[in-house]
Amino acid sequence: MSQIIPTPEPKINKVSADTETAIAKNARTASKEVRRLQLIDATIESIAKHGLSGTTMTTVTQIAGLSLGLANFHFSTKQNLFNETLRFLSKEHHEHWKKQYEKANLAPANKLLAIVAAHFHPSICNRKKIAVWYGFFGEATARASYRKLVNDIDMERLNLSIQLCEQIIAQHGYKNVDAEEIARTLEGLYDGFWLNILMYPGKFTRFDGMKRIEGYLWRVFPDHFDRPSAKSV
Amino acid sequence: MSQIIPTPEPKINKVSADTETAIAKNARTASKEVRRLQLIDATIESIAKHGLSGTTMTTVTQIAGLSLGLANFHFSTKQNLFNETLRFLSKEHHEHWKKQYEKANLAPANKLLAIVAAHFHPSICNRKKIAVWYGFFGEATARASYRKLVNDIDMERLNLSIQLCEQIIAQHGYKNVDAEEIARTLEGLYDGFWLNILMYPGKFTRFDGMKRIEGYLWRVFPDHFDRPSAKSV
DNA sequence: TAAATGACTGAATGACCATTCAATAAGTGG
DNA sequence: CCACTTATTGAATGGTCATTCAGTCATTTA
Repeated sequence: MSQIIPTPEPKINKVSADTETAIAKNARTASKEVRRLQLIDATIESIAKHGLSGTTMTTVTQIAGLSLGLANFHFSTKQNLFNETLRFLSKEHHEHWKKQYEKANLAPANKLLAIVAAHFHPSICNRKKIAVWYGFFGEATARASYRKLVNDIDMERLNLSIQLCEQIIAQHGYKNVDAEEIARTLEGLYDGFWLNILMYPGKFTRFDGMKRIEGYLWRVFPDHFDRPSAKSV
Repeated sequence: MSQIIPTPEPKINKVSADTETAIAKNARTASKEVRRLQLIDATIESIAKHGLSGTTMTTVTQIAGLSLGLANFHFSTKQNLFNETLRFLSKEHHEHWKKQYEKANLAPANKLLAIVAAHFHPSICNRKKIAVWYGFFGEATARASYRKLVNDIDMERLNLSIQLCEQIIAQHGYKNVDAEEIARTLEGLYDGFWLNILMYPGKFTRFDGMKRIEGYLWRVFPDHFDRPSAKSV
């Protein structure tokens, strides 16, 4: 306490690629925005490592290399920090698939594939972030706000997927194919394969999930999608 | 404390159908087995209501209508109670699909369908129990033991499903169908649709999940499965 | 009926944790 | 260099929680 510490304790731990560029090296003080990101990042890290129930303000701030007080200064309460973390994740996810969707060329099949691929992009689909998603899902019965957030986001994507499927069906005159059923099955597959990635690290990869969904699309729309060549199993 | 309570406090709350038959009415004391079940049941109830992190020994024992000390007497620690709860759930699930599988008549397609149906049986597939599963999944990164338990169970079912798919393929000579890919996609669909049931109560039902998986099987093996007639969307 | 066993209770203990706040340090503008 | 704003700290507070344990009550055995 009264001991003099030579270096001013740059004990900032490894920060993920998301925020590290934003943090001025060795700065003792930083802007609101930077600290908020840093703390959200540490929250993700902590939930992935200790689980939701094992995450305390102390685990978060230690990972961030910041003090307890600062976390409270920026987020008021732990619950609020959690809410903001989930909001950050869903915003990131939303912006990512939307961007990919808009970039993809005009054919509906390509747009649909872009949405699928966005789900399995490494910046979105990695064990650390998936662990946080499922941590919150596990509390979803208890916290309606979590459920609402997810619902709002999923809905927009679902409706878009339905439209794309309808266009594909109309284009080719596929028989016995229901757009909404396909789109909802896709949504189920995203969640199911994400869970596999979480539960079977190493054994089940982003790549497997992606290829398997492509295989499904090929089966439903054989003239619009290729059969994935790589034996992914 | 020194107050005399007329009735001996039969404050046992509503107990789910799973255990109620086992509990002698108004008994002040019961066997180890009955109490264990009663406490596990209350744990499920509590996790569904308050989430994993909101579940305390107090919430559990209050739901069970038993004292704190008794929970500790039967399970030693909270962690152990959680482990036993997950074990109970997975054992129940395992026994259920296995029984349905063995009951179904000899055709592999029927056996496969029996496994699917078992996943959506009301005794297994209800919001309360799914909430518990996902509560534990959310902690799976942190607790390897949860992951192992799920892994062991899933593997047996997966391998069985692969065999059944292989038999169906051989029977009919389907081309361009890979048994393992189908079986793994089915596993993904179970998890994805379960999550939907959890996240969208009322909007997405067991029935929807079941029908959609039947639709998938029909698409893959059109000569072995019927297209689900009910428009389930 | 007495003793022994087993079921059960809940106040007390001690650990941990979110949140507060008074004090300090760093940056900024004059 | 000084005043002022902004960022940051962490010990102290108060509350919650898992776990313990000494003792009560019920049932079985001798």
